[in-house]
Amino acid sequence: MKDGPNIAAIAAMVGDPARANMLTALLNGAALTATELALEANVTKQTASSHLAKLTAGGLIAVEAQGRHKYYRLADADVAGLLETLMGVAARAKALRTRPGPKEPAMRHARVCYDHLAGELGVQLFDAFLKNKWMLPGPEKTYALTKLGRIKVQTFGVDIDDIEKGARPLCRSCLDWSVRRHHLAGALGAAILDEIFERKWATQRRSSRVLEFTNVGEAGLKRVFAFDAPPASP
Amino acid sequence: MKDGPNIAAIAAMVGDPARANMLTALLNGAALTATELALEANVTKQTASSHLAKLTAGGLIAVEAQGRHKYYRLADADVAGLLETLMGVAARAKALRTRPGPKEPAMRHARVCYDHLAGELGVQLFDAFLKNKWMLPGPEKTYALTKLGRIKVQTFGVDIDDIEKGARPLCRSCLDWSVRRHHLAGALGAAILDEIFERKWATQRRSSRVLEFTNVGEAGLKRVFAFDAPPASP
DNA sequence: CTCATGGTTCGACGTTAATCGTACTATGAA
DNA sequence: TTCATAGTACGATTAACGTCGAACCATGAG
Repeated sequence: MKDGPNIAAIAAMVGDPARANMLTALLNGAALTATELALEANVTKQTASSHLAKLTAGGLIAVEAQGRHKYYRLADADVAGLLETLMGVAARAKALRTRPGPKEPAMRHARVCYDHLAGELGVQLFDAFLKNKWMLPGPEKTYALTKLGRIKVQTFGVDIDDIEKGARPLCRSCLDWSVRRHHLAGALGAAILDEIFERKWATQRRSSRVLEFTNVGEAGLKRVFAFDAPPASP
Repeated sequence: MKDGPNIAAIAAMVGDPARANMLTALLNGAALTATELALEANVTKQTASSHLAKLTAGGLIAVEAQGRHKYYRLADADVAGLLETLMGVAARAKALRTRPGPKEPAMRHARVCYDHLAGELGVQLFDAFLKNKWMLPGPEKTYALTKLGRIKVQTFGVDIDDIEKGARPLCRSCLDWSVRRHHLAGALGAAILDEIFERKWATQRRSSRVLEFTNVGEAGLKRVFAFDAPPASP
């Protein structure tokens, strides 16, 4: 019974609706203050404070004090991955009870996962990178950027030399709970989403993970990364 | 707050210690009866019955009646993956509280994950398949078996044509919570473990996930799959 | 300094849910 | 048929925990 780490403890953390709401709210990657999280979970500040204390003690979230604010964020990408995995199981396991709400289509089309693009567009972006041989599979869930890929993202506006310095893997796959396929994560995935915001191709719906792409934005993304192109044949 | 599938519900399922124990017990892939699971969780039959009803209703486990027994097993490989992911997070998040027990080293070295080999040996096996180009990365977490790989596993004793008929993906990666790298899952991973048992290279420690390899068994595994070979260069 | 605001602590309330004892049904063996 | 065993149903008890009101610290603005 005590064979491994006690998964019950951390599962119980996510098991409370209020805390689950907070965690999913943090999935967009942005750090939020305690009151913002309280609003997100529909509880008062007091209860939110208690929940946040437990989550930090449990190692699921990290906190950074700035002035009189406290910014909370997910502890690391692993926790984000856990949440997405949970969504994957929940989406299928309780499919009977969870009928797709009105916002669901937009959610499936494009949303933020932690700090990168997810949903149909995210999956198509990931496929495009593979199809055009801009990256090649590596160990674990990582991928190696090819020379072609390097040029591609540089011309798109990503300062690849800069983000490459960090310890975070450049290209990484992340399972998409809605489409149940992989999308592009890692430092590059984050940088591309940054550039999308920079170009005002999309905006994030308030206190939601839904991404609202403009017409030119979506068309631009598909054009730049050649979503509909046939496989490269070098 | 109601943006996606309700992850809180299923997280809460795993959040109860008794249920978590049952689920981890089922991780070895074998189907267990209700009383066995009750023992595993240190509860009476009555409570176990209640828990099992909830887990089946939640879609986490599946049940099959055989005579006056009811055999429970994990609903699918996704649930197994979720549990391993949970262990991965728990192992690091609560590293301070979970000091490695005496059984831990054996657990890290070789154990059963659902129905395939995990631990250090499992990771080395996975690496060997990649290094020797026996399989190549495919979509999602799947991998495609190459011709070389096909011959290799056939000579090892796996009836590849037979297991290929099933809907289950042949090669799949599964995150290892102890080593924090990938090991080989999927139908092939299960078949290889079967063959290992068949050859009596290893036995499963009673009511545990630990695999006890014999000396010849471990040596044989490393020899057959060329754990220490340099990368293939065709 | 004074005041407003973000966040925490404490205590009490109420709901939930895990647990088990007892009683019951169903399957299989003798 | 009779008995033993696997599993379930129901009800009562108990413990845990989420929740909020009120009071309390800390930071920053005027």
